[in-house]
Amino acid sequence: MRAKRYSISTLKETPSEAEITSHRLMIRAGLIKKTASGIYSWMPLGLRVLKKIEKIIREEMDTAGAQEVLLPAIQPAELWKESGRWDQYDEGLLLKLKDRHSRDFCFGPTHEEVITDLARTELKSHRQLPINFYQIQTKFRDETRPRFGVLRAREFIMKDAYSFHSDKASLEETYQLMHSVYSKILQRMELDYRPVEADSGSIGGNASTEFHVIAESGEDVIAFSTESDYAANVELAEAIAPPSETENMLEMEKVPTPDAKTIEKVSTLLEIPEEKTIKTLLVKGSETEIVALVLRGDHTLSSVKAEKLSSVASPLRMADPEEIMTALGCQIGYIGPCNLPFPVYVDRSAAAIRNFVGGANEDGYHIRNINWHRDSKIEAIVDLREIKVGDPSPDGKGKIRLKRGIEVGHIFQLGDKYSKSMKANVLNDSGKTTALQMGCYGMGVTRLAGAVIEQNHDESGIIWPHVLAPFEAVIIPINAQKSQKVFDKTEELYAELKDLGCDVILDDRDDVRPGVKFNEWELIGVPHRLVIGEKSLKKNKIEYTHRKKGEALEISKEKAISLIN
RNA sequence: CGGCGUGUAGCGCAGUCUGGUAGCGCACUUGCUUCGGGAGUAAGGGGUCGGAGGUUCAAAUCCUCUCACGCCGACCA
Repeated sequence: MRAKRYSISTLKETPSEAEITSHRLMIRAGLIKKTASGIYSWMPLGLRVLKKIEKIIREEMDTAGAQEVLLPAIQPAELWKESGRWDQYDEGLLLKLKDRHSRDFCFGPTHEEVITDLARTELKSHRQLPINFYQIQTKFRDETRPRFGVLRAREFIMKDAYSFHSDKASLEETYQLMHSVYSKILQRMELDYRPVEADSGSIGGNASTEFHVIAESGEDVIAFSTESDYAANVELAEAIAPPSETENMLEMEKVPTPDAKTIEKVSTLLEIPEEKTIKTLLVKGSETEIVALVLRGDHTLSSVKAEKLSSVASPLRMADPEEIMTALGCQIGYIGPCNLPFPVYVDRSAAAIRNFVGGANEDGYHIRNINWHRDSKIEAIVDLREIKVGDPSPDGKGKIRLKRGIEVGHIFQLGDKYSKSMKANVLNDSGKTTALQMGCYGMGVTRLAGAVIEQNHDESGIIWPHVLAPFEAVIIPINAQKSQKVFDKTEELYAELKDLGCDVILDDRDDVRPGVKFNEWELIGVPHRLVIGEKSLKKNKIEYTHRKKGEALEISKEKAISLIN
């Protein structure tokens, strides 16, 4: 490739929209251009990176025996109504469309319905199983707040795979295989990543693992053990019950606490630690109007854990202040666990304390020395809170610390969730009709491009891993228009590298000064740079610089070629 | 979805308060000089000032509506 005929459009200034490094660099290097909020066009340089990501994914999926298909981007509403997700899928996220006959369609945010439909017509016998189909497809999720460039875009490219099995053991086997395939893919991209126990969210099902690329800018928080391999999304990480307190129960006492509507203020006013207070959260219930969730004052509710309670309405919604006023006659800030007219679910840690402080269900008052059972009924003791730094790891080894990550992959065991609702059955080995067991495995292709940059950059720009760089090497001649020797040597080297199959670009632009070229290629992040100028040619050398190592070496052409290959 | 903010040349911005010829830097075009780290110089091209309506002799500027984009928030009980 010659730069003279190649679209390179870098920016010196950063467009104001770009908040985080990868977004800024992708725009400045001219990899992407924004077309609308959360919708990007990929320029030639950026597309080269995407293709390389896709290539690695394809190779590993194919090696694992998965078969590539291409499913429609636009999907008929009927399938989504059959699975029940037409109305249920996180409100708004699903982009709904109508055709000219005003029939309902959506732009696929994911493809469980389509593939299950395909499976029920294609798969008839257990002898066709297990089978794993994958595709690389453009998806659309109408995020409320797209941000971070390609890391949370509305339109994005994803690799999704769906496996089908006649029993759970076979599903488990493929799930484990995909676990190792994902690890291999991320290793090949030289990423620092962690597999993380996760919530399966609206897709449904049982076991699920997220693959996170570790990055400060990540939107997810991961809880790690200091001692073991344990890692889980904070939303889900189990908070172990502390030992129950044994102090003697004291008399209950109502105390005035004007204007103390937060745990912090109550704790300061009454001179007690926050660990000796509790907060009572009222949320919408599924069977009752309202359900009370009780946490220790210093703890935070995990909305994912709360939604898992069958008596809590999903998605989680807090009760309105008016509703609370009607039910209890007090404001938010004075709610307590005593004599509540709705079921009370208590977090393990909150259940373990004695003689604690809670709201009096009367404005301006709290109660001291509340004790469970004696003063307040408990529907159940459950794990409701988010895990904190320093908590014991749920596997009993070490303590918890937190890191941020970018979710680039997510694998699930869906079981028969879709096959049951959509009647995807096969005949098993004893001739009986059974619902297909299903697994699904997603990986964000466009998101990976951004995640790689988050982990690989410096002040000058992107530092691509060799396998993903838009070009492996760039040749920059100095003053080739004046020096025939430079010109000849450049062409010779270019031809040789091309013959070796190297993905090389020759920067033959004669209207661009060397300094500009250096800066541009560092911004774009090409790993190997070869500079050819009179100075080093006199010594029969050329100048080689590795993007990451930085220092320039004067070496022979042959040596440079061997460094690149 | 709620709060706040911003829309002026491809990009970054000034001008808006106090109405009166639409500007600056980068980028782009042409010439000359330059050519090892985002050159200098001269001349140029490029705008329905997000859109609609209104006030006014006159609107980028004031008023109303609307659209788009961005940031923050959506577990303070």
